Amino acid sequence: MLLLTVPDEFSFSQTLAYLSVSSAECMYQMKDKKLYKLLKIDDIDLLIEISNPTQNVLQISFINQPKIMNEKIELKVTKYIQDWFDLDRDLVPFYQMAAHDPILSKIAKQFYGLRNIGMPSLFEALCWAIIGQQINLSFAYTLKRRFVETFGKSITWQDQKYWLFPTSGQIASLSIDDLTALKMTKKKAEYLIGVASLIESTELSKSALLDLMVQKGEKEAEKQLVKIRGIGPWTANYVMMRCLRASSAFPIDDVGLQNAMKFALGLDQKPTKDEIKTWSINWANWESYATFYLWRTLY
DNA sequence: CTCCAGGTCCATT
DNA sequence: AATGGACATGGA
Repeated sequence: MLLLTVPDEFSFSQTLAYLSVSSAECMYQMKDKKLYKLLKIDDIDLLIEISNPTQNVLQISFINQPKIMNEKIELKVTKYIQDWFDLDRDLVPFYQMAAHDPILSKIAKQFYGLRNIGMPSLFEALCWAIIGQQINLSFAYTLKRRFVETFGKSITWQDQKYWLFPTSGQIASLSIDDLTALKMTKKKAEYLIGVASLIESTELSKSALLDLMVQKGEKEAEKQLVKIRGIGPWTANYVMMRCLRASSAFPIDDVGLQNAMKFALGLDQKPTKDEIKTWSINWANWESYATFYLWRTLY
């Protein structure tokens, strides 16, 4: 068992509410206000249970391997949770900005304590973004589930299956037909295998992208990502938001963002790109949080 | 039946 | 540089 102190501006109930929206999600389970997820740490399959026993504390229990814990594993699990829930970020400036923003003021209060729930694995984030390109979300979840259940690995604990996302090595070795069999487009199949191969060859890595962001800024990381076939501006910014934690990542082409702004502003039609740029001027350096909160209003 | 989904690539102007 | 079609499927 492991206890993790969390900031005041964090709400576990908001986190659970967000995570339960995607009912078709296959990478975690929820029961009795506890969250369950299978992690692979140092080649060990660890099923963790996350609960919120008291204010400002998360409790992490190791369910399937209670005896294997050691400090090294504990530290890695802690890092994972901090990354997943974006716990290291100071949200005070975001809420200060949002309080004066015509679009964000209401939803910042409504979802107070919600953090940008991430995808610590670069490969998983890229796959999820590519799978979700141009199709409705429910179909995207269907495709993701097929992808995971066909090529991923699982353990069973008390009659419930817990999945690990397929590795880049597994996907890099597939043929196009293996993936089109799941009913995704041929191009998506090519993109997924291509990205998997780049990660396998270490030409593409999360650490290198994070370094690039520190050294040369977030725009440079976006440029690198967009060079890759299958990654356009939307996918690059989506992955920078959910995985690289780039505060100014802004998937401005996103139809969900457009719809959320349409509803928030009571418009008759979706705002244009230029209108979105104008409305988002105040969000500078918090675009990713603004987007995340706006998406949250859609369901 | 038609239109649109958490877009991107590619061919054509 | 800008524009339009193709793409797989499913829900409204």
